[in-house]
Amino acid sequence: MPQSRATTSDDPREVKRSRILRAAIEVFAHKGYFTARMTDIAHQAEVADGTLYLYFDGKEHLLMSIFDDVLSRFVDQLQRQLEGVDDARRKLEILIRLHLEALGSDRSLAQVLQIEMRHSRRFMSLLTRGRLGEYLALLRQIIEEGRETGRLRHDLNPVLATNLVFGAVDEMVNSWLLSDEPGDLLRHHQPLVDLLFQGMAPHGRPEGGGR
Amino acid sequence: MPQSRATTSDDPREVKRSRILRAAIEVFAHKGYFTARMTDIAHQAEVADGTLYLYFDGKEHLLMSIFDDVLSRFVDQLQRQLEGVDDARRKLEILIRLHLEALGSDRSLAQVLQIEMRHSRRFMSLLTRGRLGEYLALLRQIIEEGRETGRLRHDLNPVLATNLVFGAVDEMVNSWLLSDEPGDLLRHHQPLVDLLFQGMAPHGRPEGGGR
Amino acid sequence: MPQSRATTSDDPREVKRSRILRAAIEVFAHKGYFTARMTDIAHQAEVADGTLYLYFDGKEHLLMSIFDDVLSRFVDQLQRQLEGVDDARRKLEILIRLHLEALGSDRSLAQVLQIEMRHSRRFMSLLTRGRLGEYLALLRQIIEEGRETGRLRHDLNPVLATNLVFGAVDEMVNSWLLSDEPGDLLRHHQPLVDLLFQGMAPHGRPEGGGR
Amino acid sequence: MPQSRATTSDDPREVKRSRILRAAIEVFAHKGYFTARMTDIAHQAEVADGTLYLYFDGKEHLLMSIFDDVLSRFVDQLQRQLEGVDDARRKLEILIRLHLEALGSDRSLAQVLQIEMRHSRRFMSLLTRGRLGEYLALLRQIIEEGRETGRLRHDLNPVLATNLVFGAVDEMVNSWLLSDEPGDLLRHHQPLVDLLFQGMAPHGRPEGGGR
DNA sequence: GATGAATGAGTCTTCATTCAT
DNA sequence: AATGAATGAAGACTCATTCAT
Repeated sequence: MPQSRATTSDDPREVKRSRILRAAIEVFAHKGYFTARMTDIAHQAEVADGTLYLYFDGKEHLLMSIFDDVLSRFVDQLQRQLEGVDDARRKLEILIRLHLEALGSDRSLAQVLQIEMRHSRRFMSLLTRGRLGEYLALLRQIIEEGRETGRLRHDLNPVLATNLVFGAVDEMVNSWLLSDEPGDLLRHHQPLVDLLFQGMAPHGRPEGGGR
Repeated sequence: MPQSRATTSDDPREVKRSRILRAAIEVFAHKGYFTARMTDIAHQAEVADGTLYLYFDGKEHLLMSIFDDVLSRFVDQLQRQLEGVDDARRKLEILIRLHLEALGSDRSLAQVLQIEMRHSRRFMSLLTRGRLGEYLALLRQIIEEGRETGRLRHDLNPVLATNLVFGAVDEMVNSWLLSDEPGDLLRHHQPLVDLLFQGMAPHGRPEGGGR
Repeated sequence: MPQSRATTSDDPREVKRSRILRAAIEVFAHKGYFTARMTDIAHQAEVADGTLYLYFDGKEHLLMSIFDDVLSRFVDQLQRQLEGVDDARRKLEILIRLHLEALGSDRSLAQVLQIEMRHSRRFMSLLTRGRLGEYLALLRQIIEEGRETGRLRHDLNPVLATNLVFGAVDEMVNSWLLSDEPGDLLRHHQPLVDLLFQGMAPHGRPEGGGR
Repeated sequence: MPQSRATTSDDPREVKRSRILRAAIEVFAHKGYFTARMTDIAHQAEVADGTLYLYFDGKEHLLMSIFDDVLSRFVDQLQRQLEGVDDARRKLEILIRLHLEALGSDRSLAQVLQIEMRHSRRFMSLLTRGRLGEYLALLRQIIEEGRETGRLRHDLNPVLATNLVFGAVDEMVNSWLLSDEPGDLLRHHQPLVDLLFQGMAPHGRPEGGGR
């Protein structure tokens, strides 16, 4: 239950920081990063405009902090859940499930991470070398491990496969965000996993004519 | 076919329009949509600021026009290349190749389409129901056709598979954009196709334990 | 019929000049001087934007020219109608009638002269010392003459009386412009003349207690 | 009565609002509404540009507010001065005096009200049906009352007379504004009142030949 | 003479950030 | 620590005017 611990700190400073961060998520999700105004966030957090600057260095820092906080918690949680699991395939299932769960349970957060976070090359560069990098590294590590233990195809290109997995999950979240009838993001978990492992070719015909 | 000659049109008005659009792509790619200034675009296009407004209604319209122009051309080209091809798997290969080619040959354009275009829910909503919708519909149609003709697994969920394919390709482009040593985006074509069709599971063991 | 002569000149240059001036009157009346765009006027006159500058020095000159043309014609006409008239009171009636007629028959022109012409102190200063000055001088001259010949009160302050007459007529035009059911401006002629001459006090009681 | 103390209010917000409004009057009077820049007004009020927008919605709202504030105060004051006065003629004298006083004591304000306010048909329409309408209604009411009590000619057309009075006063203000040697606007009060009541015809000869 | 595409100076307005209270 | 009024830099857009054709 680290999730709840993090948010429920009694430190009053921490409480207000969280409140502001939450407000920022809602407002960024709703209006988009550039269109959102600091005053909107202050309003949503029920603090004065100036107060934002007592907790964060500015608008950009606010966005970064969202990402950092969320991803830290996510990677922590992921690592805890993977502890003691040996099978690479099983690990992938857990990773995908957690990914879908984390975003599926917080649409505003998903919106910010999927959309608002990606306009600035600068952001993305910073991020790739940061928390997100950790996540992707973890994913690739699992894939390599799976390849070595024979749970995954031996001729798999790890970089490619990492992209395939991350891209597929990511896109799933995206299309869920854009759809009007959201439904439960998790319902796609099993089918997605199956698809990733079995490929799209019919059973028993693992090949066809490449170009 | 004036459409296909759009870029090569001699119509001086069309020439200048293209020049401005190209400038917008470069500037948006480089600075991001919100950070880009109209005067930057004008400068890049070597026209006066006011001239932009003789060809486009404003900054937003400029962004939309990039998307519209590019995707129109893309869908046209795709349909032409698919003519006479019967095999669904072959069709998917063509689609993926063209997608990678189109963006791989124009990094700035890719940047705009992948990143800048996705910040505004409003944009995306408009787009999904527009040209992009056409593209995704075409993709799904191919998948359904493949399922019926037995070239793809029969138990494939078309929506899911559409997302898988699009998501994987999309992510490939994204990670290519973010990498420092770009290389040729097309080099991923064949491996990606193989992966999509064969899945990640080792040959002959199309399954294992679901959750 | 100098009126018709002026407008019906065969000189093709003069014809186009008049067309542009007329267009300017319509557009200024409709949108206001500052809000009107040169391109609107060109459009209304069915000429190219640049053509305006072949006939007038610019937007401001266009406005001045309207005034000048119209007032020249007006003063000419007035002087012709006054020729041979001896009675000052009769002269005033003619002046007022012509004033009401000229504007009552051309609402757009009235709008421009009454409203658009008066925002800029610079305009008004220029004008007062120009054609409008001639008109007001003529009016005062009539009043002075009337005072000397005993047709008007001997203790009349000519400046004041000039203002009273001009102001009353001017205001009549203004309120006619603002009213929704215009009707005929001339219908006020006789009552206004009566009022000016008889004052508002009841007959036979030329008055008593000032402040 | 906070209203009447509006200008003298200690409320710091009200103080600044007044300062800005005053600045707007000066600048509009000096440069004209369209030519005036917001930055001029801010400068004159000794506040930052952005501050204007904390008190007013924009340039247009600033102009409207001038009119509204001034006319509200004027009509209030007028009604207070008319209390207890019975004679219609006396009432007219008071009204005219107050009108001349209000504008005669504030040349910039007069300039704005007489000139700047009248360019836009839209403004005038709004205004006529607003505060100005109240004023004109009051004037007409006095005239009708005077007619009924025999203080004014019985055959007087109230609409016409209202226009005559308002137009004469209005024009007086206008010509005072345009003259280079202003002098005191109030010096015209008594002569104007006399003229209005006695008409311009010589004593005892209330008539002549209408056309 | 006529055209109308191109120019670019000019201005209103927004909003992240500061700082006196 | 918290406030929120004030700041002023920044930028999209308009439109009178010019000039190559």
